[in-house]
Amino acid sequence: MHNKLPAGFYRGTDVVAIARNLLGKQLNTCFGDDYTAGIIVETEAYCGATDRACHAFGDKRTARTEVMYATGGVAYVYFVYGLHHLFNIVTNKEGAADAVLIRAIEPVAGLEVMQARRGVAENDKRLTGGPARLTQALGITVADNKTSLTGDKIWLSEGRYYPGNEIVATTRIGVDYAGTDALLPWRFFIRGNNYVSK
DNA sequence: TAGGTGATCTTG
DNA sequence: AAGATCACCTAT
Repeated sequence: MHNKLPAGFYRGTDVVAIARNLLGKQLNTCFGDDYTAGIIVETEAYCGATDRACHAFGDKRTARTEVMYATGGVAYVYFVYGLHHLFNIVTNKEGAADAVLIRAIEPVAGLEVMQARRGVAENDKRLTGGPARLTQALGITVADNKTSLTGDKIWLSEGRYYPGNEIVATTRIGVDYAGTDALLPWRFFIRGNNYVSK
């Protein structure tokens, strides 16, 4: 597609700012003949070195977290709860384990493909609202871990502009184990958007 | 609100 | 090496 975001977009050093800036961008995938896309409407920032909620907290290096240390602009996809694949965008320079979890998109292309993958109706918010739902709708799995976001399988493009007063910042979801870091306002979403989780 | 499911990491 | 944990979803 046109307007593909350049590698530099992902290399900024402020993952919280990038998480906010990702709202309104279009997330695209193309696997085989199946093209699907949606506008990002909910994100969460995870900041490796200092963030107790981050898988790479304290610069923890394991097989799973290794990709978070890569130069920004690749996918971090992991498997949780025995059935869900979650998609993150790695940011910052090599050695800084920052990433942004994509929590919801509003579908804009390939709706019939998404519907077939998800098994729910096109106009149902459950099609792409939720971090595990959007990965399934887009066909992303752990096989796409480490995939470059400037390639031709998964990429971002300019999508829609949202003014600042439509952007809401709150605490992140499902990170109660992180102590006081669970209170950080690092979740961002579009006010009133139907696909944002409650 | 409870249970499912399996990779990852271990006095969380 | 077994068991707790887990950035969630679906169905009662």
